[in-house]
This record gives sequence, structure tokens and C-alpha cells, in this order.
Amino acid sequence: MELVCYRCPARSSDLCAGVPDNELKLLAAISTHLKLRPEETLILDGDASDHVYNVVSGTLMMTRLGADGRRQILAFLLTGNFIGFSSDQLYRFNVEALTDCELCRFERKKLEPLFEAYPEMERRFRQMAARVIEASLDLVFTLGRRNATERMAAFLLHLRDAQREAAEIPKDTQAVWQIPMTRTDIADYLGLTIETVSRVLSRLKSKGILRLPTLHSFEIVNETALVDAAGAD
Amino acid sequence: MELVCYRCPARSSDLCAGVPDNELKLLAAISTHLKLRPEETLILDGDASDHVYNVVSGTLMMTRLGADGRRQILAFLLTGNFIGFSSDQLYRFNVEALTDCELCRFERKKLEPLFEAYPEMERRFRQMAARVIEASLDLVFTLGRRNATERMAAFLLHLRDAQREAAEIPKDTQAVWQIPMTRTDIADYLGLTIETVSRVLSRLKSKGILRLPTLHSFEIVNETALVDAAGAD
DNA sequence: CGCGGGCTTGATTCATATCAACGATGGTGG
DNA sequence: CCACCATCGTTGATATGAATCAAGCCCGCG
Repeated sequence: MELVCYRCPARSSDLCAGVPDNELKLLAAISTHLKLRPEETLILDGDASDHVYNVVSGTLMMTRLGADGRRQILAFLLTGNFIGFSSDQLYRFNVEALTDCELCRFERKKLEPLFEAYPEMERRFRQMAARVIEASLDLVFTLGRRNATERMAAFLLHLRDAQREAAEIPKDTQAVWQIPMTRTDIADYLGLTIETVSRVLSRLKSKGILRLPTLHSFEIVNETALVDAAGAD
Repeated sequence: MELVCYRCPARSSDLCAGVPDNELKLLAAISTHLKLRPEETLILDGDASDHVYNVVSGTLMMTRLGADGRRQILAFLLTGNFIGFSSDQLYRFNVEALTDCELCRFERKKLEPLFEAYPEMERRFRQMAARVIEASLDLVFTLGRRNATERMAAFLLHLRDAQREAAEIPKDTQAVWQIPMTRTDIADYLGLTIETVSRVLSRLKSKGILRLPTLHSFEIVNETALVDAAGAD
């Protein structure tokens, strides 16, 4: 049981990093493992918020649906990310798997006592919340003040950074990065249409800034130009 | 000294509500009072994040500036709101007063021990963080998926709700509400231009949905129509 | 081999930005 | 107290970036 946590790819996530190795069994005792296949739903808008999750592997997305079907993707969730901040008894968003996913699931009310026992864990939890706030505000800036090209460029750089970090790849490594989501998902994240996403990618490619070996991968050929295209910030 | 907290308009804010009356002196002991005049700066991008704040009265705004001067307002901060979530040693945003403001200032490192002593306070702090996350995600949806009219309508309803709550005004009261910010501020919050804001307001007014007694106040004449105009969500 | 879903590309439309002029309002100094 | 000016807001004309409408492509799969 302990081994599960020891070998967990999300061991160093904020949630778990606050617990010392020798106390990991406490975490393991209150957690259950969970696997999801692509398109499976983890949380539906309106679900009771009595469980929280840690992403062990895979990619998920957090979405909100407007009454008339408009969809906004609020966040993509990758290895190490925490899911479950809620000020209410109910979740007000959906979470859905994009790829095969492994998650760690905690009952909220069992997790909370640990915060009293391990102030370090609680401290990290707060930092985690702060990071989520900052990520949301970054997206606010992007949606409020960047044009289509800038949004796309910033998104790709963000995707790369997340994968770099998760895989601990050194900064100057040239690599082909994954795009785990569809064009539609990207559009619904960046507040654009699928056609605009496609056009902007084509333009970045034709300018020699990107390579797009497959629909779901990219390589940055000219990083300077891409950073430049991401613009103000 | 204790009296200051007892009579504080933000006594029931999340930060302070976790502390029982008889322990208020602990909060008072580590807090200092602060007044700001309109346009004064509380936090500058890059400032050390070693103080946090509670808004006692007045309105402030949290902004981010792009390299080329583009500005996005990330949040308006009203009575009872907390300022200071940061995952880092530095703040990555500005906070500026819109009106005369009173604030309560805490040293972060003096506040944190209270969380251990008062788990209820810590619990409320987490809830507060969750609310900030939800507010940011609401704005993400607005910027990503609503048109100019919908943004404006949603914003006005939000302004009303915040004031209603702060002043504890019953739900069906007809009233003139304040608009503490300029048209430029509204534009920079909603990801629009000042001209568009102006036009949308004029249209809502000419349709008989709003009254605009002064530049900085509004009255909702036809609430149903306004809610309708706010659209999907 | 044909079919379908996801994607790209092109033509056109439309919402909002931009550019430009004018109007209101509030503060200051004569 | 009034007149002036600066600032902020409104309104109109035009430009433009992205949405919408419309084919057609590509690749995996039955």
C-alpha cells in the first residue's frame, strides 16, 4: 500500500510533498486509486464536492457549459495537479479525461484532519491554491487582452513548459511535445473557433516557427519567434 | 485596540470570521490599519509578498500590465475581500485603490501561526481561496464565451450582488447602485474598449433595461431583461 | 474501397476595434 | 461665483480580426 505512494509520479505534487516519507501510509490509507479512459467523466457540474483528486498520470480538462451549449475549458489538468477546490457543497464545473488517466481520490473530510496534524501539508495546500489562482488569472489576461496568434503561441509555450516540468527535461532540449487535446478543445480553451485555431497553427508552421509532425504533436523550431508571437507579458 | 476589530465592517469576512470574539485581540495584535486615497497603490507588480490585506471599506482593483501597456483588470476588490494569495515570494499583479479605502494589513508570517492555533480560521481561509478561484473562473468564462452585451449585463448584475451582500439589502429592493470605476476600468476588466462599453450601456438604457442617473451609478429597471441579456450561464 | 470524424482552407459576414469629433462634468483659479 | 480647461464619456464612420458559412482533404477504420 505504501509502495503505491512511494512510486507515485505525483509524489512531489503539492498535495503529497507535504507529507514526509515515513507518514505516507496515512495518505495511502485515505486514498483510493482510480483509472479513467478518454472521454470519461470524473466530475459533473452539480456533483457533491466531497471528494478531491490528484492527477497521477494523463491529461484531463475542466469545463463549464453555458445554458445554450457554449463551452469554455477552464483548465487542462496534468500530472501532479490537484482537482477539487470548491467554496460550496457542489462542484460548478465538469472534469473529463482527455487521455488514459490515473488519479488518486481522497474524501475531503478525511483529508482535512491531516492539515492539522501536518501544518506543512496545509501550507503546501495553500500554495497550491495560490498557483491555481495564478493560472486562472493568466488565462484571464490571455482571454481579455491577447489576439488569436498570441493566445496560440502562449498556449503552446505553456504546454511545453508543463511537459518539460512533469518529465524534468532540461531547458534547452529540443523535443517533440504532445498535444493531448483536439483542435476543438484548444478553441474552447482559448475562446476561439476551431477554424481560427487551425489557421493560426498553419501560419506559425508556414513561417517556420513550428513543426507539426502529427495532429497531436509539435516542435518549436524558432523559439524566439514563438515567444515574440506570444506578445505582451 | 480590540474595539477596532469588533466594529470592523469586515468582521464577518472569511479571514476574520474564523476567529471567535474572545480571541479577536490576537488578530488585532498582528494587524495594522491602512488608509488609501483614490489612485494610490497598495501593491506593485514585483513587490515582496510578505503582507496580506483585508478590505475594510472601499473598492480596489487588481491589475496586470502587458509589456506593451495593455492592461487587464483581474478583479475588483470590495469590503470583506482578501488580498494576497501568492505562490511566490513576489506579487505578480498591481493593486490600486479606486475610492477611499480602509484596509487591515497582516504580516504573512505572523498570520500563519494562527492557522495552526485556529483550524477554523484555516478552514475559512481555504474556502476564501476557493471563492477567489471560482470568481476567476467566472471571469474566464465571461471573457472566453460572452459577447460585449452579455459581459456588460453580467458585470452589472455582479456589481449589484456584491453591493447587496456587503450592505445586506434584501433581494427585491429596488435601488440605485454605485459604479465605483471608470468606463476605462470596466473596459479593461471585460476585455473591451471604452467605446464598446459606452455603446452597450447606451443601448441597455435606450431599451429601458437600465437607468443611468450619473456616470457612476445605475438602476435596474427591467431585471428579467438584464438577466436575459447576460445570457448563457 | 468507401466512409466518417477531425482538420484545413477559402469566401463572406459581422462584431468589435480604431479613428475622429463632439459633449458633459467637475475642479481650479481668477 | 463664474469661466475655463482637462478629463472622461458619448456617438458616428470606417477598418479589421475573427466568426460563420461552405467545400474539400486526410487519415484511420470497417
